[in-house]
Amino acid sequence: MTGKEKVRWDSTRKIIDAAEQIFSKKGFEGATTREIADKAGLPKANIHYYFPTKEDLYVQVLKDILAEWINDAEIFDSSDDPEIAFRAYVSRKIQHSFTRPFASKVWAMEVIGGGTVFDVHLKSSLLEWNTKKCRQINKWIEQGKLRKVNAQYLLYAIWAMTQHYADFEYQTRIINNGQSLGIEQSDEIVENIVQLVLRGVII
Amino acid sequence: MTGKEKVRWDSTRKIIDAAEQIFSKKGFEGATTREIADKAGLPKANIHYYFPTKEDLYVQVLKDILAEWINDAEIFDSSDDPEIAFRAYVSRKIQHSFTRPFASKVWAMEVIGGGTVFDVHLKSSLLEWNTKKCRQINKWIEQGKLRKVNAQYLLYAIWAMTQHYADFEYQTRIINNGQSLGIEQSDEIVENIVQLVLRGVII
DNA sequence: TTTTAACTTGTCCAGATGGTCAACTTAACC
DNA sequence: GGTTAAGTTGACCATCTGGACAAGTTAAAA
Repeated sequence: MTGKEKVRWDSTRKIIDAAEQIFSKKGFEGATTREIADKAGLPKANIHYYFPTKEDLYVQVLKDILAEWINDAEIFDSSDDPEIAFRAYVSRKIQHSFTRPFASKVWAMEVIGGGTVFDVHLKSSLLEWNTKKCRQINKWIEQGKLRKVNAQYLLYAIWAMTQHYADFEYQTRIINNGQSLGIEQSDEIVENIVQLVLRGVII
Repeated sequence: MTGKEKVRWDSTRKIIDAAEQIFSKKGFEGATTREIADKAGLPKANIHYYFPTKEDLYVQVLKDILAEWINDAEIFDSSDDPEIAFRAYVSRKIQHSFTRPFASKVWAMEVIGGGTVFDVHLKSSLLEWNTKKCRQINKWIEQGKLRKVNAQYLLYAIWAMTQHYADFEYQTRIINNGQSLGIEQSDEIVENIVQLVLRGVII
C-alpha cells in the first residue's frame, strides 16, 4: 500500500476514529461535522470528500462496531464447554470496554434514540447473530449442560452486564471516587459477571 | 389549586413530558426547543418562559428521573429478607420501564455522553443512594443471608439488567420480531433477573 | 513531460438554532 | 372596576448547521 492508497486509508481511519468519539458524546443529531473535522485534524470539506454525508459516516462507524462484536462472539463457538465459552466471551467484551471505549457508546446512543439508521443497515446482521447464539445456548441445554433457562433472556443479561461497564463508564467512575475502573480491574469484573451467570445456569 | 397555579402546573407538566421524549430520542445537543414545543403543543417562546434555557429544562427532566429512582429504591429497605427486597426492587424498576419508557433513556444518554450536566447537579444524590444500597447488601452479608459478594458489582449487575429493558427497548423489539415486550411479559422478565441474582448470592 | 484522476481546502449559502423582546391577554387582589 | 403581576405569543436575530463548489495540489500512468 503506497501513495494515494495509503493517504486514503490514513484519512478514513482518522475520520472514523474522530467520528466515533464525537458521536459517542453527542449522538448523531448533536454531533457536528466541524467538530469531527477538528478532532481528526482535517478541514471539514475533506470529511465530505470521503463521506458525502454525515449519515454515510455514521453508518460506517456503526457497521465497524457491529463487525467487531460479531467477531468477539465467534469465541462463543470456540468450546463445547459453556463455562469456558461464557468466560471467554465476557472477557473479550470487557477488554473492548477498555480498549475501545467509544464504539459501544455510539451503538448504545443509536439504539436508545430509536435506531433510525440501525433499522435500515444493521437489523439483519444483529438478528442473525442473535439467532446463532440462542441456538448454541439451547443446544447446551439439550445436552444437559445448562439448566433450562430462557436463552434469549440469558443473552440479554450477559449483554446488559458487559455493556454497562462500557456505556456507563462515567457513572461507575463517579461512584469509584472519580477514578476510572482500569484494565487492572477487568479480571475482577469479568469474574464477577461470569460467576453470576454460571451460578444461574450451570446445573 | 386554581387559576394561574393550575395553568403553571399544566404547562410545566406538558413541557417536561414533551422534553423527556425529545431528549430521549436525540440527547441534549440533538434535541431542539422547537421540537419540544411542538410536541408539547405550545409556542416555543412559552417554553422559554417557564424554562429560561434549554439546559434548565434538561436539568429538571433529569432531576425528576433520579427522584423517581431514589423513590423506587426505598423498597430495598422494606424487608430484612434480601429475596423479598430484591424481587420488589427489580419488579418496580421493570414496571417503570414500561410505564415511563423515556425517563431512563434520557438518563442513559446523559451518562453515556459524559455527564456534563450530571456532574454539577446529580452527582451527590447518586452517590448517597449508592452508598446506602451497598451498606444494606453488606449488612445482609454480615448477617449470613448472602454469599460474600462484592456489593458494588452486584448493584451494577442489577442496575444493568433492569436498565437494559428500558434503554434498549428498540433492540429487544427488533429481536422479538418487531413486537414490543409488553407489560404482560414483565413478570417473566422480573423472575428471570431475580432468579439470576438469587442463585448468584443466596447461600 | 504531459495528461489525468485522486485528493485538498477556503469560501460560500440556505436553512435551522437557542434565545430575546415587545405587544398582548388573562386572572387575582385592592 | 381598576391596577398589577402572571402568562402568551408572533416576529426577530446573531450564530451555527450540513453541504456544495471551484480553484488548487499531488502522484501515478502514458
